[in-house]
Amino acid sequence: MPAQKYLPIYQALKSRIESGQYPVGQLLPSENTLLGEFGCSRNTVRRAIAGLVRDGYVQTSQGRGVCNIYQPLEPSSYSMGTIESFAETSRRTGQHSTTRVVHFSLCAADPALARRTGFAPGTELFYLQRVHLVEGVPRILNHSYFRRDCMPDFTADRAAGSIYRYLEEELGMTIVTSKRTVTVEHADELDRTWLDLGDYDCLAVVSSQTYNSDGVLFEYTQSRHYPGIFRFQENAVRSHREHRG
Amino acid sequence: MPAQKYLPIYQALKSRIESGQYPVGQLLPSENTLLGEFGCSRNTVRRAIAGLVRDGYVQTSQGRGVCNIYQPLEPSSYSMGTIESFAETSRRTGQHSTTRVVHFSLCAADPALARRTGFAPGTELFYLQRVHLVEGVPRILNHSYFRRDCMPDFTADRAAGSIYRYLEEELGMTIVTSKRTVTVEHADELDRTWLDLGDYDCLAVVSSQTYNSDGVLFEYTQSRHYPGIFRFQENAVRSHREHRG
DNA sequence: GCCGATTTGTCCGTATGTATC
DNA sequence: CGATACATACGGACAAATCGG
Repeated sequence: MPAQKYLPIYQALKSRIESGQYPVGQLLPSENTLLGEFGCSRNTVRRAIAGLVRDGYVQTSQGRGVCNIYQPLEPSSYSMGTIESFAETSRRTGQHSTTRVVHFSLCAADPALARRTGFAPGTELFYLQRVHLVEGVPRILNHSYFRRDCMPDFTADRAAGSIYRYLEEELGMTIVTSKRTVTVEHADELDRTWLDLGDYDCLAVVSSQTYNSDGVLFEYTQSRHYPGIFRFQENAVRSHREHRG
Repeated sequence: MPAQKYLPIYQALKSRIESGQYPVGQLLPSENTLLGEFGCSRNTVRRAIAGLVRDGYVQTSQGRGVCNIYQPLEPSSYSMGTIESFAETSRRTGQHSTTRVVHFSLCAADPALARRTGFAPGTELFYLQRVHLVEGVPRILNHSYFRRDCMPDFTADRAAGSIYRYLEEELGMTIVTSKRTVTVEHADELDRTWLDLGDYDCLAVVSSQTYNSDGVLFEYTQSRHYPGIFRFQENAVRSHREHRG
């Protein structure tokens, strides 16, 4: 129980902004004011604010203050800067979701697969295909590869539930970093088999490499999304200094 | 000239990682070692490392150290967490690019446009359509709206060059935050007029709202990309604590 | 299992620089 | 110019996680 001090401050400010307690387009109370209110050091207030900047709630400018730039976003959006499982996203958006495993096998990474996924050639991998249904409609086809040596007693049954829950709660694994790429690709035979694409002939494809706390790449997943409901959000900050690095 | 101390440290570590001086999958020297080498405080080393974490070069774990997870990425990729203009991206990837302005007008935000863009209804806006060509091939169709009152003497001629350069260097405006959404949409008549979509009937669409240092939304741009060369990258970190906020 | 050394995470207080008003 | 506000940097202290003996 670290009982971190900046977290409740971050959450308090966040909910004040969401509830309109701080007017949009105007400045929040200064850091000095806030540290008085929350009874903490200036560093701690600044950490809380840094989180709000990252989330796109506020932006800071030296000499002026911290400006509220909050705008409520589309609720149906997929991942935004955080690592979220499909189940977590569904819970957040309040939609009913199920998962169906349509393929499960064991393979080794040949050179082509290794180059595509980032695993070393020869690595033994579980390969699964899963279909995610939102409100009963098949929307996402996942191709996932997991390192076998990270999850010795993994089975097809477990794949039907939340794999992240299994990894984190049962195996005690900690998931840290995920590198993602979004592209758009033509639908292939498999996509048309499992998804109802309507009049789309393309999909939104999110490829992600996930690392555990040992720094080993243990998962590569390619998520092929029905375009109509796909939405990927991000906040970016312009850092003048680091550009010409 | 602030002569920030953490920046050269960040850059030094970054180039060491890129050049393979630190082995991939292994730990970097500890913070205590690095602060001795660079002659700075622990906080300063930690800021440099935080930048590397954000960029997906390393990940940290308490009690272990800082692990190198660098993998060289596809060079042809579009923006990743930073705000980069089209010209800057082209320069980075070493590709020749040009821009053509195909529409320029002045309008006011009607309710529908206001809802879509985030501007207040009635706001006077410049509306431009620009086609970006990479190596001579039209690849991106941009629909941009700029607040008129932020750039009084803006003209169609200026739009052909780098608008960001004009805003930052000539007007002294500072661009801070950009909120982006990636979606996939059907191609419309205009897309087919200006872009050669080949056998694609969809586009990758990046919608972005950009704020200046006063906290005012001054630009809304919808970039419609030819799918074949579109690539959007991001690094995400799983933050256990902030999930249940 | 325990203990101690190492390493990162959090927090505090202070000082100084720099931009804004 | 002075007052205010955020940005950067330093030093110290303790907590929490990891690892080896």
